[in-house]
Amino acid sequence: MDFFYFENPHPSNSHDHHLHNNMPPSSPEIALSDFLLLDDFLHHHHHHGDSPPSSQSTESSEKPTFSDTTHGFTTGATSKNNNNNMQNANSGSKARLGPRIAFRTQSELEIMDDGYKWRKYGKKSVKSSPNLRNYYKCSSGGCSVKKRVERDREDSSYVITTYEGVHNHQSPFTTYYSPISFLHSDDSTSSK
DNA sequence: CGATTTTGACCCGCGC
DNA sequence: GCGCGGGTCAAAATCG
Repeated sequence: MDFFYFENPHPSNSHDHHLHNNMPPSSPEIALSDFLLLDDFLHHHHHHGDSPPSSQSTESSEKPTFSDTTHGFTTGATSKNNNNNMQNANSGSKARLGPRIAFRTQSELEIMDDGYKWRKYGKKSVKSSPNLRNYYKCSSGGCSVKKRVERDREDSSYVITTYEGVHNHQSPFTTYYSPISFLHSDDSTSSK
């Protein structure tokens, strides 16, 4: 297997069961249980002096040296030829978009908002699992990050979300502020 | 009316 | 080459 497995005890998982109606998630109080990293993007690295995963824990800090030059996704173009164009992986190989990170979360809703806009483009049932697997793609143009959401085949109360690739833009909800902004207090509603 | 979901068809790699 | 399993497309439907 090429994936590392991290276990996050997540000490403060004493969340109540107060079921929140499907209200827009602003800060999902989910108990993140596990964190997997399927990284076949650089799996050809030699295991020379393999060091266990650094303590780099956390979502947005993953900044792999991955250049999205493999844009070849033909943004919406060539919608006519459905022959064998497919998402041509340049160099004719099934090159992966980037690192794959899988999260396992205990949640009833599988539509957890991670701050990005996703467009569902597929739904499949995998073998030997009554659960469906949903395929999402980042809605932003030029950003070809994909996301796969399915329920754990053992515990249907768990949701496994697999991200693939790196966003080439900020999350629309990302409110990054600089100290100077406070001084000016100008409207920060300017998205783009 | 545009963006997104739905859903079956299609495509591709792999094993036989 | 064919069937299977998994991933994606794309037209129609739906949503807001």
